[in-house]
Amino acid sequence: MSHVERECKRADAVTNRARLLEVALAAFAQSGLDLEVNDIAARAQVGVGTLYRHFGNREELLRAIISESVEDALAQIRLAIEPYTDNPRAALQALVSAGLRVQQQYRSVFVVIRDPRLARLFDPVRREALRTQFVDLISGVIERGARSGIFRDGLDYELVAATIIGSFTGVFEILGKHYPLTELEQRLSQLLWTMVARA
Amino acid sequence: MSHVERECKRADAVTNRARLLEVALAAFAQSGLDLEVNDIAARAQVGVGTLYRHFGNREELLRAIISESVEDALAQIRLAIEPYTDNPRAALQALVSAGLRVQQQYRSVFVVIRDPRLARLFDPVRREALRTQFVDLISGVIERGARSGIFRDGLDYELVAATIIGSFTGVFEILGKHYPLTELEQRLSQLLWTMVARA
Amino acid sequence: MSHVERECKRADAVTNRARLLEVALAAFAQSGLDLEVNDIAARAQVGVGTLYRHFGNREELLRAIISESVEDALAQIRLAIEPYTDNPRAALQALVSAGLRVQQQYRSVFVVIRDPRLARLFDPVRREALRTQFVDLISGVIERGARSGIFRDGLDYELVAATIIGSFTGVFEILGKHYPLTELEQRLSQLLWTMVARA
Amino acid sequence: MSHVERECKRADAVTNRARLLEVALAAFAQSGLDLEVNDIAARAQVGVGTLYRHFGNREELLRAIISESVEDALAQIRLAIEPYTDNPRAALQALVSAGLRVQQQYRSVFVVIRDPRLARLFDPVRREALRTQFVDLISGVIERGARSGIFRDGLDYELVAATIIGSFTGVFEILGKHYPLTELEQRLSQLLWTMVARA
DNA sequence: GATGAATGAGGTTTCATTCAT
DNA sequence: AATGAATGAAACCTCATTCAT
Repeated sequence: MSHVERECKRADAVTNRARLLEVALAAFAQSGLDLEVNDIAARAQVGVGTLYRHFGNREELLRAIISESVEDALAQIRLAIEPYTDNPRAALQALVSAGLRVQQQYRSVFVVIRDPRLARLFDPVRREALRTQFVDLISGVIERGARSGIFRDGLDYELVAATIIGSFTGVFEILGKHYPLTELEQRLSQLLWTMVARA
Repeated sequence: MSHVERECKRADAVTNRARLLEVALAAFAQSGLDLEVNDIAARAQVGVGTLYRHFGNREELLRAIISESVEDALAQIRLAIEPYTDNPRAALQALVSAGLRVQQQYRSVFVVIRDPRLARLFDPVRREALRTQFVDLISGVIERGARSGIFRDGLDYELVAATIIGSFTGVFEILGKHYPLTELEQRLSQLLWTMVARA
Repeated sequence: MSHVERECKRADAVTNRARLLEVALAAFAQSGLDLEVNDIAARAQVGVGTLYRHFGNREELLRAIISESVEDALAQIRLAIEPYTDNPRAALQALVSAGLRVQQQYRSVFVVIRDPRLARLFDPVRREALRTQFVDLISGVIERGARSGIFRDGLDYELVAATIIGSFTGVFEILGKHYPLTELEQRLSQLLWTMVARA
Repeated sequence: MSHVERECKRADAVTNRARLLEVALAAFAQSGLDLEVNDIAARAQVGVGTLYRHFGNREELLRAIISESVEDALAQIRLAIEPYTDNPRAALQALVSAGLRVQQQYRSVFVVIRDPRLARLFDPVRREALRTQFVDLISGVIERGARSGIFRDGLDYELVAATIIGSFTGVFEILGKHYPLTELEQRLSQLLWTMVARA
């Protein structure tokens, strides 16, 4: 009955929650918003009740999956571009690389972010925020590039960010099956560079 | 039942099918793949049975919605760029204009085209085709531009097409609520021009 | 496809609803507010869906049972006392007779009317109304008796009505199993007569 | 664990059981037989396990609540009428006073005593006993009144007791919200007196 | 051909109970 | 002895599909 033992007990709960989320993310990749609660519980090898103890209801679980994914995706991108705050070209390349990889990893989450049914899960403010964070992160890269004189003058940061984000989705969806990701990174990076670089 | 009555019924039937599809498309905008068969029938003011006479089952209805939308979207884009086969710059502008408008009109359909659950509705070949048609259409514009010497040499047509398609989605999703579509057309058109135009 | 046939179809629905209510009332006698939706549907030999088509949800079914019972109980009592508007003694006797029979028939409904959980089914106004109608009906009998000079002066109509209602429950609950209802009617009627009759 | 610690724990255990019952009674007032075991434990600020140590299972807890309440209610009434064994009028008044107060305190318990679902908790004999004790207590008062010549001849003790018990419920339910209890005691006491008093 | 009531499989959610800590 | 996380049976409810009228 020591303190440590109690923490072990709690550690089990923590493990369970983590496993549930992990499994839920995998299921989400297959079924999106249609994932089934019983299925998640079974895959995580816990009773449904346990899932409900951790997430309250299906919607809360979905919110957790999406929030978690978005957080992680943002973190990955941030980490990738961080080293290159004063090297716009390298930052763009790192951004594209991270963007495509994140696209691959969280494919279905990014589909859902655009799904009209998301309105049932997040209030408009939170929903807007989910997207805005990506835009802000990326338009920051563009802005620094423009300020440093490496990128073209007169760029519309938001527009460029929106285009870049869209290009991740478009390129991955359309070419992802036919070319290795590393090659796509190179080629997209090059293309976007011509779009933003000073002539 | 006289012959005349039968023909009347058939005329009704045609009307019914059209109204059902129309209504279904509206419902699809709200609920995506989750649309409810009973709901569609009610909105179209026919019995469910009538809907089933026209579409066989729910999946067939969904396929009809998606096919119809994609056909129409492609037609709109084709129609828009057609007059400019030998004017790449104008073609690009027309493409962007049509692309964004189509994005607005068929928002939820384009979301679903990326949804992993689409696999339940279309076999892989047909699914691939849904996207390929857009890519072909757009890479055609790029190719002609490049061949005419107006666009940059060495462009990867598919990659550019994928990027442009992505930009439609990205720009509309992120900026569509904040700026009028006509303005976005201008700005995006300009940005993509710098991406593809000979330096 | 005649009009009559359509009405037959609807008649089936009407029959179903009636059978569901009937069966539900029987189940309610056993299980009270705990009745199970699947059980009702099974006993009525229809699918659950049919039950839900008619009642929307479990609570609506419960409300229907209670409302229906209360309506019928009131009607029975009204019918019983109606012939004796100017004969207070006979009216009292008819009231007791009807009251005990109704108590027997709708035993569990009257239990539930006092159940705190009723608050989840009816808003306070409607809940109050459920009881008030009985009180009004009965205090009317007392009032006419008093006005005619047959009953004692200075009777508090509401108090007497409340007491009489309570006596139905108390007598039926406590003695109902040991004596035939007709005998209880006689004896209770006599007792209440001594309570209200002019000395 | 020292002996002292154990005794401390036992003291805690006693406290716990008492607090659980107290809390359970409050919950019972709100939810009747639907009370939730986890809810009780939470309100009593103990783990569910502790509750189960004291009561074995949900039904046992319910039985404890009901038995406890009935015991206490009987005791209160006994205590109230005790001083007036040879003063029937005062006994009646004390009975009414105690009866209404007990009705107020154990409202939901008295509802449940009539609930058909009680059959799942108590065997028929015990269930009958729950009611009989009240009847015996009250018919005793009537009998003594009749024997002393203060009450009317030929009274049916059981019938009168049943009526009086019913009147407590009826009057409290119907008028309890609109008049202070003390006033109701007076008025009901007077009414019942006219019912039993020698003409 | 049209209708919409009926169906019931299959999903979500609750909650009494257990048991490792 | 106490705890409360885990369990899963059993309840509720939805909705695609059928079929008698």
